[in-house]
Amino acid sequence: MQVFIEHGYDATSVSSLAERLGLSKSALYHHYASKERLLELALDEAMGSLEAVLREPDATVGSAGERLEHVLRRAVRVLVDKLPFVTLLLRVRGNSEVERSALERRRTFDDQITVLVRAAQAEGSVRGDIRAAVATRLLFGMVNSIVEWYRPAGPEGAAELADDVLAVALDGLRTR
Amino acid sequence: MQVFIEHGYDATSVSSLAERLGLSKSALYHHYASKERLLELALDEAMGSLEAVLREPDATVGSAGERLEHVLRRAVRVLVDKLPFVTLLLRVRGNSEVERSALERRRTFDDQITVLVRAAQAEGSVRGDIRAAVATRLLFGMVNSIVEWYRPAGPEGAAELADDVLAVALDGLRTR
DNA sequence: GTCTATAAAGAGATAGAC
DNA sequence: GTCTATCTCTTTATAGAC
Repeated sequence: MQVFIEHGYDATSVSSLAERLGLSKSALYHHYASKERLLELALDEAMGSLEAVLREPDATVGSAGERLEHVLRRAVRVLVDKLPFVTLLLRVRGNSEVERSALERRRTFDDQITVLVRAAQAEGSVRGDIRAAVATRLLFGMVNSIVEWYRPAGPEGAAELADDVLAVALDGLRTR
Repeated sequence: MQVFIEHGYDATSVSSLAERLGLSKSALYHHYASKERLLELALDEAMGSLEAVLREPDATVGSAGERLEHVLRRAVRVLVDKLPFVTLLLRVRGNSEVERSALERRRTFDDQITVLVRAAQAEGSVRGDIRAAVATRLLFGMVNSIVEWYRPAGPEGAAELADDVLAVALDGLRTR
């Protein structure tokens, strides 16, 4: 995973994976059928964790505003906990059946968030002057961008990071 | 550029570029020294346009809050106007000297924005309870994510999109 | 389960004719 | 300025010994 992320999936050779693992290529192929199989397992790990968030009790009961806030906070947590897997997921472009399948799953996830945002708009907890699909994309654009810079070793913890994301996304950067 | 974006730079072969252009590989190599040279030109186009924003009059005079707002609005505009170039830039991972050079330029750009955010915090127009570096990253995480979904053909114009970004980033999604 | 050796295909890039 | 043919290197993946 580390090598995939450092150089990108396509730019990573099986040789370099084997080298980092201290194995020969053949030994690696003994455990995994193909380079793409590694990608498939990683994408499944990422999408599975994200989809699980939507099934949590706090994501299914309560006001739409509260549910959205919970989902956002948990999504940040999944990003941090499964950083390499989600990073890989977010860089997929649909170059193979495995990638296209992951993109489709992601689209379904996004659609469910959009429904949640729309419900929050309907109940009045989220501003209605921005289309739900656009708001969702900007929201998760911010959340997903975390994988580009967040490193667990840094000064900021996952909970603190989630607080910052929620603060900016919901209340904005401007002072009042 | 279109092919690079559809499949990613690494996964794109020179053959596929030539095919899309209706040329042979040799003809393409007559015009450009290498595949990497194409990347270099694209990255330079993207970074040059972004850097130019910081040199505009409205980005250098006035309050820090106003300057930040101007830079954000113009950055969205550059993203939309130079969509393929900026898309490519945002996906660079540092696999070669050309890529590392672009990443370095981008880091400098980010640093200048962070200085601006810090100044806006100091004057009181931006909330001070979030570290400037984190706020900048979340801000541009949202802005940059536009390349993942925005298509000029859609219902939303560039100015309208910038309004939405500014609204969410500065005032937040929550109603008051 | 690990290795060395190698197959088969595709990559980026070039030679040289027209 | 474009082409066909080709070079050289690297890629993913496999064969088969230990």
